[in-house]
Amino acid sequence: MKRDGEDKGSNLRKNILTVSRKMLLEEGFDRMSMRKIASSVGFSATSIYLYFKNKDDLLHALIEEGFDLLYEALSQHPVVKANGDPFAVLETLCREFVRFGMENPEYYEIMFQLHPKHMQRYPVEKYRKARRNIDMIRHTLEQGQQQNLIKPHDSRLVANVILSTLHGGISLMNSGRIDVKVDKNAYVETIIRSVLAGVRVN
Amino acid sequence: MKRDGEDKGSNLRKNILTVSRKMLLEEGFDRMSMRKIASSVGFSATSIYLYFKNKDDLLHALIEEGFDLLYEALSQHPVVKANGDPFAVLETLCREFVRFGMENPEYYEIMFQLHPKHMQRYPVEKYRKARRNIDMIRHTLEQGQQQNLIKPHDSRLVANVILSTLHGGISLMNSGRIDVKVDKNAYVETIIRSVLAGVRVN
Amino acid sequence: MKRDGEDKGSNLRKNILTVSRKMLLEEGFDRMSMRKIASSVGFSATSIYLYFKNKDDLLHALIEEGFDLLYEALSQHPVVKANGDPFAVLETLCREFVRFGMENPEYYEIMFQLHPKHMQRYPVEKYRKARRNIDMIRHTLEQGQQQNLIKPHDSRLVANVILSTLHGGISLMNSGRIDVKVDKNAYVETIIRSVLAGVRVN
Amino acid sequence: MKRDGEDKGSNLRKNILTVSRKMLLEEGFDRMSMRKIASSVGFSATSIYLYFKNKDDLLHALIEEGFDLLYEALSQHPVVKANGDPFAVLETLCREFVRFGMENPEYYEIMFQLHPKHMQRYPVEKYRKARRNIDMIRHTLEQGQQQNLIKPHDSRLVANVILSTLHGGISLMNSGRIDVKVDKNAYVETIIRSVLAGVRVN
DNA sequence: GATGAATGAGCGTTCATTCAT
DNA sequence: AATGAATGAACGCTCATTCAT
Repeated sequence: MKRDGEDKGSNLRKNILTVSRKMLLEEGFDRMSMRKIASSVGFSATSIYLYFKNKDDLLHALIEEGFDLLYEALSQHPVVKANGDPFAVLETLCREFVRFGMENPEYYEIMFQLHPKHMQRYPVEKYRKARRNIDMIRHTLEQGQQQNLIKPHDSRLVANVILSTLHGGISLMNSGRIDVKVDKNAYVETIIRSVLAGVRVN
Repeated sequence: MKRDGEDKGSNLRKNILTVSRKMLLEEGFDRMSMRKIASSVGFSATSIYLYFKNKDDLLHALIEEGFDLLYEALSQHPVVKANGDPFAVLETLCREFVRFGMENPEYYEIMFQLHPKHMQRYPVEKYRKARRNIDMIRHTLEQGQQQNLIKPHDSRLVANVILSTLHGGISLMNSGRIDVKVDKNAYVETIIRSVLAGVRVN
Repeated sequence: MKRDGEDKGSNLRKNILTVSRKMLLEEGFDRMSMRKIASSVGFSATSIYLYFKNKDDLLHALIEEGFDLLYEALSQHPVVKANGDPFAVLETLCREFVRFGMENPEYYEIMFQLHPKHMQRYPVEKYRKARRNIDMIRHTLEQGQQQNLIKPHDSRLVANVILSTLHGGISLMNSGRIDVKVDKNAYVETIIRSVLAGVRVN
Repeated sequence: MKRDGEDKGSNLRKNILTVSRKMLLEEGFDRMSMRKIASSVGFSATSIYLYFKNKDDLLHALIEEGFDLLYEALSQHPVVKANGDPFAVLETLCREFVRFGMENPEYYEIMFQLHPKHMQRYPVEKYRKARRNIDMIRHTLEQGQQQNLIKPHDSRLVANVILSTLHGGISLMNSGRIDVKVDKNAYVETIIRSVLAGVRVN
C-alpha cells in the first residue's frame, strides 16, 4: 500500500504535489493539511519536510504548478501557436483563461485570490512565471496594435484590465455570487465580447 | 431572548464586530478566530457567544454590515439621489463601488470572495440586502435604456457583467496581483471607462 | 412564549422538574444541561438557581421523584393494595419493578446506576424514600413467611437479593448487553420465575 | 502505520490505559477526559492521539482489556481448567465473575454498564471477546445438562439470566445501592447459591 | 421572583512542526 | 531518505455558576 517502485528518488516530491493538488481540488485550500497529504501519499508526515520547507513552501510550489499549467493551456493552444490574426489569438487567450479558471476553481483560488499574507513570502523569482501569462496577452495586444487592429493604448495597462475583467467573471462565478437567474453561458460570452469590443479598432 | 443584535444598544456587540472586521483585514478570514476576537475585545471567549450564536453567525453579521454600508454609499450619493442623467448615475455607482471595495478590503473580501461553503448557512432573508446593490445598477441601466442612452440588452445580465468587471479590478488590486508597474489610478479609470463605453449607445 | 398564568409561585419549580424529566428521558442524563432546561422551560438560565442550589440538587430532586413514582406504581397496584396472597403480591411487585425499569430507562439509570460520586452529596433524609420500595418487598416476604409460604430467611437480605436479581435483568437489558438472540419476554419471565422459585417453600 | 496497539511495546500506550482505568474508577466515565489523562500520564494532550484515534477508541481498548482480563480469570481458574463436575465449574465461574466485578469496578462499569450510545461505534470483531465469557457459562450448562445435573432449558437463555443475576448483585454493590445493614458476604453468597439452586436438577 | 452579563474551566480534536535516530 | 515520538498552540464550543440589579 505504501512505497512501490515509483517512489524512489525525489519522485516523492512529485507525488506530494500530485496528492496536494488533488486534495486542493477536492477539498479546498484550507482543508489541505500536511498530515493528510502525507498519509495519502503513503509516507510519514515528517517526510514532506524533506522536500518542502513548510506548508507555505508547498503552497508556493502548487501555485507555480498552477501558473505552468495555465501557461501550457494558453501557449499550446493551436490558434495561439499558429499566431495568425491577433484578434483571434486574443479571443482564444481570453476563452482559455476563463475555461481554466472555471475548471480549476481551487487552483484558481490560490493563484489569484489567496490572501496577500501568504504572498509576502512568495519567492520573487516565481513571480516571473505568474507574469508570463499576462505577457502573452500583452504581446498579442501589441501585435494587434502594429496591424492597426487594436487601439493604441498602453499595452501593459490594457492587458491588466483585460485580465481583471476576466478575473471578475471567474471569481464571482466560482464564489457563487452570480444571480441564479443569469444564464452562465450568456454571462461568460458577454464578458468576453465586451473585452474584445473594448480593444478593437472600430 | 438576547443575541438578536438589533435590540439593545450593546457596546460589546459593536466592539466584537469592529474587532472582527479589523482582524479580517489584517489576517484574512481563516485566521480570524473567536478566541482571538474575544481576547482582543477584552472579554472572555465565552462572551462572544452571548451576542453571536457561532462563528458563522458573526460572519454573517459582518457581511450584512458590509452590504448596508455599501448600499448607504451608493444610494446616498448626491448624484444618485438627484437621479438625473442615467449615465452620470451609472458612472457614480461604478466609482462608488470601486472606491468602497478598495477602501474596505476587509468587508469586500467577505462580501464578494468568501468561499461559498460559508454561505450555505447564510440566512435567506439577508440575500435581499446583497441584491439591493446590484438592483440599483440594473435599475439605472433600465432608465438609460428608456431614454435610449444605453444599449437595449437584458438589464440583469448586463448589471452582473458590470459588477464582475468592477469586481475583477478591485479583487486583483486588493490581493496584490496587479503589476507594480501599472499606475493604479489609470487602471481604475480604464476599467470604469470601459464599463461605460460598453453599454453606451454610440 | 414565556411565562403564562400557571408559572406563578413556585410552580416554576415543578415546571423545571417536568422539563428535566423529559430531557432526561429523551436525551439521557449527561445531555441534560441547566441552560437547555432553562430555555426549554421558558425562563432564564439563572432562574433555575432560585429553586435548586445546583445541578446536583436538581438531580437529587429528580431521583426523589423517581422513587416516588416507583413507589406509586408498586403500592397503588390493585393486587398489592388488596394485600391478599403474599406470593401474588410479591410477583406483582417484581413485575411492576421490571416494568418501571424498562419503561423509564433514564430514570432508572439515575436511581440505580448513577455513579456514587453523585450520591455522596445525596441528602441522607432522602434515602428513606429509596428504602420504602425495598421495604415493601421485605414486608411482603415477612407476611409470606408468617403464612409458611416463603422460606424463613433474613427478609432484609432476601429482599436485597431479589431486588438485585431484578436489577440485573433491567440493567443489562437497558444497556443492550443481552444477546440479541435471546427472546426478551422469555428472559424477563425466566428472571421473575426464578426469583419466585427461589423463595417459595417447596 | 502506528496507533494499532498490539504492535510495539509502547510504554506510553500502557500508561494511558492504566491512568484511564484509574480515572474511570475514581471519577466515573463521563468525567474521564483526554486532557486529564494526558496530563496525568505526564504527556501533552496531543500525544494520546498517537496511540488512540479518539476517545471512543481509547474506551474500546479499555473494554477489550477488561474482557480479556475477565476471560483470563475465568478460563485459567484451576477448577475450570480441570473441567470436572460441571456444577463445580459453574459455581467457580459465578464466584470468579462476582469477584472480578467487585475487584475491578472500573472495568466492570465500562464492560457492563456503559451507555449503549458509546457502543455504537464498538468494532464488531470485539464483540466476540465479550461473548467468550458468557459462552463459557453456556458451555458448562450444556455439559451439566448432558450429565443430567442441570435442568434442560435453553442454555443461551439461562446463561444470560445467570449473568444478569450476578450482574445485579455486582452492580448494586459497586454503586453503593445495597442497604448498609446487609452483610456483603451473605449477600453474595445468597446470590450465588440462588443461581446454582435455580439450575440444579432436584 | 427573575434576569442579563459575564466568566473560568474544560472539552475533543487538529495542525504544523521539530528532533533524535 | 525516512521515520516515530512528541509537542505547543490553537480552535469552536458548551457548561455550571456567580453577581449585580
